Amino acid sequence: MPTITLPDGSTREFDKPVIARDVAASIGKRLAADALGCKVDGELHDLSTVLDRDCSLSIVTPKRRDGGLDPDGLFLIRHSAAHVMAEAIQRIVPGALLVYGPPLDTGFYYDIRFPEDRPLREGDFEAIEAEMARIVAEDRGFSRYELPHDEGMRKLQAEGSKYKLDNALRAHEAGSPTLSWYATGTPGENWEDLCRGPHVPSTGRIGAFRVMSLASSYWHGDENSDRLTRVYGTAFPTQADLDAHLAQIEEARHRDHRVLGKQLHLFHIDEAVGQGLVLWTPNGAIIRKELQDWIGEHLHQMGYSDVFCPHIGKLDLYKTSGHFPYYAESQFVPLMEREFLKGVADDGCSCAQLSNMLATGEIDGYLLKPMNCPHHVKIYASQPRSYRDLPVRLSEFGTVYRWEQSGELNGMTRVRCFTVDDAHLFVREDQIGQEVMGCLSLVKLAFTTLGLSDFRVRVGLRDPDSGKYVGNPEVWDKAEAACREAARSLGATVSEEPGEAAFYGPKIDFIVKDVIGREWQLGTVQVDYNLPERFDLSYVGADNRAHRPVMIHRAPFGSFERFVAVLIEHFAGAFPTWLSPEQARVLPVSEKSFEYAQEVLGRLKAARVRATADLGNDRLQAKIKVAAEMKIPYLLVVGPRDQEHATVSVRVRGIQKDLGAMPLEVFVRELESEIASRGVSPMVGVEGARV
RNA sequence: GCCGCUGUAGCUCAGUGGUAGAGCGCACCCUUGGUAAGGGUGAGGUCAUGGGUUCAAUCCCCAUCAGCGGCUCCA
Repeated sequence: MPTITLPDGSTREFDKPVIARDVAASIGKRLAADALGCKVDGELHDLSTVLDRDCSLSIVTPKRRDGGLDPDGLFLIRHSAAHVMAEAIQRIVPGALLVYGPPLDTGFYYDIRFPEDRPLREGDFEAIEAEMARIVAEDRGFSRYELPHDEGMRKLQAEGSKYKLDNALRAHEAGSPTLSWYATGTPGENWEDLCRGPHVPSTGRIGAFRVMSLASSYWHGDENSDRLTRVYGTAFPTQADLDAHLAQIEEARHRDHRVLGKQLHLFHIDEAVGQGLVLWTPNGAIIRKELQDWIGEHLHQMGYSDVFCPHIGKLDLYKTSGHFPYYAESQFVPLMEREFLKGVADDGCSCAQLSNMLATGEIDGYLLKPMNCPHHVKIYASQPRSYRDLPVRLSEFGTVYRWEQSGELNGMTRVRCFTVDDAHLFVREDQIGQEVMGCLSLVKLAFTTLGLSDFRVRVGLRDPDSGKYVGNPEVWDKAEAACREAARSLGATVSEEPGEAAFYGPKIDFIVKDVIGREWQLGTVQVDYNLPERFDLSYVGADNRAHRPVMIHRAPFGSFERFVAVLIEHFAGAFPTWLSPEQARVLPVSEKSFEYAQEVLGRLKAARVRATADLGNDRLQAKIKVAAEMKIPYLLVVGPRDQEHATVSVRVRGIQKDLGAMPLEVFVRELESEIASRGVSPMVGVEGARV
């Protein structure tokens, strides 16, 4: 006699076991028609699930009440689409062995082993989609059947796919007493796949789908294991949803910082210089410099002191800090002293021996710094500190070098040399809360000024069951409480993640959502008990005894490289005026107005506006087109009429029309004020925006 | 690092076993035009690099370098 509790809290009683689908039908015809699956006590199941005891039940449909796509619905659709795609592929390429096909946030994939003489190519996509469309049109039911483990294994052994046998063994090890299959149609007659499910009721419910791309992968992610082909696809409840998704991909492509970086001349990566080494060209340098100056002003106000450090340091320094040899793999090979190398050679040391010495850290030399902290620690330690001196806040736009694997490098987001807007605070334990708060408010200010106001905060706490952490537990408790409280005070979504702390202290990460909904992990604040210990740092307390300070590492932007890349994509290259490499361009309507254009340009430059004048012999329309492509915030068209009245005709980026003439002096004044206030969008001359 | 794909003019990209093309950009000329490309002429390429096959290689083969998509990794 199951009593079933529905999401609204109401209950329904049945006098015998009931199928979820029938419960849906008892609620409403429309719901039953829309249903894709169900959630029983929070766990996703097939709609055909039999409910034989008390439980909570919610029916999963493609859309939520608010009209948004339901993640559970998408899961079912995509998981099922993966089956349909696999069936289609096996029809087209006999002998293709299925491995594993899970849904993803944006679609699904299926890892498949193709026969060596018949690899899958992008040219096959059309045929696969056509085959999938046929299977969907047939609207065959997904039917589940189970076999006891032993019987199931015999069936799989008979079929002979080691991949499926492996999946089955893994399911068994994970505690599943039976094996389940899903047939698209009738078991024994139609195509089927070993699968735990759940799936939508029938192939016709998959909606709109698309085979997206090919990649290679390894079985179990192990590079020594079999090489598989990963076929990516995506599926949505309706064609409109799929179209919106494809449009978003297209939009992301248009915003790609690598494309815009080239088009807007922001940065350059040159083969001759090296992989992952960014050259900031003048336009990009302006953006970086503006950000740096701006954050620098705030640091100054907040009591930070600037420091500068060399880009290398002795290996011993990094042995003390613990970075070498422990993280040697992600560092450039040490710069070895000539004498040391000579000595090694004189001893008849082989390359293998040298390599071994590198691995164990028995080596002398210098390291390109992978982090700024050891240098800053030494600045702290360079003089005796009193409790009255703390907090000591040392900041540096410090450049670091890391040996990222070549396959990981990507534009400006993954590089081998980057500059961190770094700072290290040396504080007393009683100051941790306040100082963490100060760091967080700076990070928040940085993001909100740039219009990145949609962010969440992740507080990484220690795993109470693990002993890998340094520092004593009471101090940890206090530091975690301080981080928690500081994070909550920001007014953003805060998630706490036990086990996500660094071994040396709790940390707070900012995860920012850009205008097209992608998340980026940027700013970070970390409390550190470890380095002060390793370097034996101290200060003299009010009790005239030595005490250990605590360090706080923080970087609001993370690195300039990644941050600017995110800004490029966030703004699609259309930067706020204060960041724009070129803030205004003067466009004379003809040669007759060149002189006045120069005059206007001179006035702008006197106001320290970054401006140019286009004195080419193109027509005005062409000059506007070119300037618009460079995403310049203000275009000032000047002709004889403007000259006569000392005006400029303003055209603002994003508004595809002439906003009319305004006195040059008024324009300059308002532009100066916009730049000074660091407005996100250009507003001068825009109706209703004048102050 | 691994797998796959790619590398032709400053940019985007066609193309061919007999040493190469377009559009945009650039230079010059005509045009002096009031809000998203007027017209003409011209310059510009060791076809990523190094080997090999061939009478002949930008094209086929191998290696290297780099980019892209993934995998793996990420203090």
